[in-house]
Amino acid sequence: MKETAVLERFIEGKGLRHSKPREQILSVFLSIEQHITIDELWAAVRKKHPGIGYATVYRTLKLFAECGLCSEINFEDGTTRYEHSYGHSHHDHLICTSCGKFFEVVDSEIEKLQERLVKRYGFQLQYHRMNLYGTCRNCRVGIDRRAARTGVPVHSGKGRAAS
Amino acid sequence: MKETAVLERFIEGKGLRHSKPREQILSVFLSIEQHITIDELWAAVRKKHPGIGYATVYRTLKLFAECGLCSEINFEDGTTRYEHSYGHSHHDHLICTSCGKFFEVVDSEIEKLQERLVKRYGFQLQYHRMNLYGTCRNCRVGIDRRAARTGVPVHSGKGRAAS
DNA sequence: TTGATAATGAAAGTCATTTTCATTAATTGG
DNA sequence: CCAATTAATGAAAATGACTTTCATTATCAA
Repeated sequence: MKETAVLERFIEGKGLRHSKPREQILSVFLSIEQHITIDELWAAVRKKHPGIGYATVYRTLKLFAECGLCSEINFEDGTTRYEHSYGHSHHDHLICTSCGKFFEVVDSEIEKLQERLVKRYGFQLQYHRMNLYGTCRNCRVGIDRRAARTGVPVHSGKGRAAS
Repeated sequence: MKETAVLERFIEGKGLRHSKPREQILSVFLSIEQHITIDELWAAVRKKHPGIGYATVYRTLKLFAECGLCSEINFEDGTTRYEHSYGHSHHDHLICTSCGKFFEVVDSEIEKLQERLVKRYGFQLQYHRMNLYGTCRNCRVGIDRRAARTGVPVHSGKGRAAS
């Protein structure tokens, strides 16, 4: 099922209404393969659709999160970011504390051990957040020290990786 | 070395000054073995030392973090918490999304795999955050559904645990 | 087409920090 | 010990990232 269909179905299921702003925001959101903040998305949306307000982007992103089109991530830097989640499998993040580049990673062995760990405490795991902070090779050799998180981050592709 | 000594040494090293509020805040902070918010610590501090302001607690906690006496943790609920870090080994958190109880946990195998994972990307790991969210046994059987995170959380002791 | 009401944009409100600024209090050279 | 220097503090104002309100606009079912 396409993302637009996911949204449609969700909207219908809840007795909500279709709207242009939501379509437009979804389209722009999908076109940006990146962890994005509300402000960044708002800026991108306004380029194509000047009339759309911040609150609408905010509310729409919440809506997307509700229907599984995006999920919130927190890199402990004060602002929440949103990433595509529909059709994207679970992954964790590897973040360079120097230049802000990040990778989406998954290690199935770690995932298994997390389940085991949690069971020991009688918990039933719902989800987890694992962020690994460190310095990337480039930053360690002194290159690329200027790129900021606000620049264009490099990412691994799509949660394929490790193990 | 005692915590107070750590603070003293740090202050001297930076050419800062000793102060009563800082001593008092440290003393109260150390007396509370829990993940605490600024407001909670401020409230506790004021009981013994009414004159101390919020900003001082805020700044002092930042100072503690700088000298390794505490570290910030984020349970994605909007407020930062602070936990003792001096003499406390690294640990991750297992949080019940229903009642807010949490456990401090460590799994050395996971730690090893994290190192391995990061190396694959040419990163040098500095630190990580791993929070596992789920439901505890009590909440699953319907007991204890009322306790809030603001209540007294149960915790495992001190990062001893799992393998 | 139209009434009911969801969606939107602009603006105001929240809330957890952060920072400012006038004072107070450590330090230190004398 | 004393005064000058300046870090530390408390109260209040400022930030910044959301959240919510409210008057309008836009949907949609009848």
